[in-house]
Amino acid sequence: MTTKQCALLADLELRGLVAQQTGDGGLGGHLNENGRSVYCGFDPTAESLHIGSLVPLLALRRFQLAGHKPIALVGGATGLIGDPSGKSEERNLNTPDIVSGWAEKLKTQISCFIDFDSGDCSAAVVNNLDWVGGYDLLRFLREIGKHFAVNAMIHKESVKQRIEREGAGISYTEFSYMLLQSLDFMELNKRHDCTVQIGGSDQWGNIVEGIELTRRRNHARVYGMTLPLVTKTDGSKFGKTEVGTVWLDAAKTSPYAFYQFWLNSADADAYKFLRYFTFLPVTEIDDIDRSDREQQGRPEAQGVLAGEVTGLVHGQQGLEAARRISKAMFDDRLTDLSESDLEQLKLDGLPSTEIKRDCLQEGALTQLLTEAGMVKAGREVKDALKRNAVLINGEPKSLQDNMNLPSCFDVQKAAYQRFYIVKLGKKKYHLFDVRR
RNA sequence: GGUGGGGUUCCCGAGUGGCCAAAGGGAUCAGACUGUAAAUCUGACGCGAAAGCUUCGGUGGUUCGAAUCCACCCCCCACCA
Repeated sequence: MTTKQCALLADLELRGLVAQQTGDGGLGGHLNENGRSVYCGFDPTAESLHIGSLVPLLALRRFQLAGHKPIALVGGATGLIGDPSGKSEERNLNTPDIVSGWAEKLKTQISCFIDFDSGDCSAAVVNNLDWVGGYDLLRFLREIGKHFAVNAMIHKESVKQRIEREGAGISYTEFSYMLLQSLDFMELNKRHDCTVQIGGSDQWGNIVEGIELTRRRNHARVYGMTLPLVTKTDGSKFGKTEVGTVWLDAAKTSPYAFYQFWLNSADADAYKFLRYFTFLPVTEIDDIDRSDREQQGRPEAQGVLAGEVTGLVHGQQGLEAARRISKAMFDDRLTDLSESDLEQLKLDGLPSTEIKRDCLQEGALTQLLTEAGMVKAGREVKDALKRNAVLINGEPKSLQDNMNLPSCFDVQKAAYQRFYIVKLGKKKYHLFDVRR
């Protein structure tokens, strides 16, 4: 087994990060030589990546730490087409200017995770529009298309599912996606001597085709590996919360919300996530697992996980902000906070609203909290009020208070004449800063 | 192009003239229990503080009354060509 000789691959396997790899264990041997170029693609389908992309992103870094050169590819071209892999139906095309805008944002975001000043292992970020954009249709069909057998393509999982699924289908455009991604591998092989492609397990078909194309056109032997799809034990979809997707962009998901997301991981998932999403040695993770199981009560894993991942994504400062808020809200008595503490929480990203005192003369609490974004509909506030689950500066409110904002936001009850912390349910906090 | 089957509230899916804001399940929110877990139990679940308002592919029509009946249109699926 050549795999055993490769420390990097062994570690990835221990972490459960190897879903598939190209046959006969050749990858391990290949990686034993330092300075290989490894690439992973990220399509601009939104203005930010979300935590689903974190596994491949961190994997690139793992390769770099092991002495290889990571290449992050931003799919300025492929993003214009749409990858059918893992999608149950055809997607709408985004306009070229939107895609290129997103591509730029992804470039900056991705750049935070890999090191660009690391000698031979220095990272690179490329955009496939740079080479795909130059192809004309006939040349593409003659030079690239000729190497793909439709017979084989329709048996690829990504395509097969779409063809077999009732009410779906797949357009010629998305069907062509695989060719573009294969072209990417071939080009990167030519331009950067890239010999390894990694990606999510739904990318397996695309990766394999890329290897084939590179072999045929470049006469080069290249390798592929996929990372597992992140799943949760309870079967619900990973990376979503009641509020929606967990983004890597601090402007879309605050470090506090991000930290809370990881902190709320189920016990059954936490140790796996530690292996997937942190750089802690596996032995250390096993120690945490063991000691958590020996102790009664609250495990340590989620706290470590939240700390590590938030630190990776949002840096030390972001992590500290997230911890400050979490500590203030969940540990300390809120009344102990000083005025500047409250100011700081606002800056740290605790959800907050500034409002004029005049606006609190009349209206409904339901409406106010809905507009502040604490709930989706006033109904939820009403429900919470019925169960005494709405606290304003620690004081429970009832349904009778709903239409009485002046009493809810009594000047006497304000912290430092201006702050109110509204708690709805066990976990939702919102700071109201009331001005004259 | 022909024939048959469909489009229901976030999703799946019942409902074939009034008792329907519409069964059931999932998701979601809140409560209890806990550890800011899981599992379980309870409540909520179109919008609205309320009065009330707006839904069942679209548009018209029949009727005291329609998601349910009629006409036309749009879209989807299956089989045939």
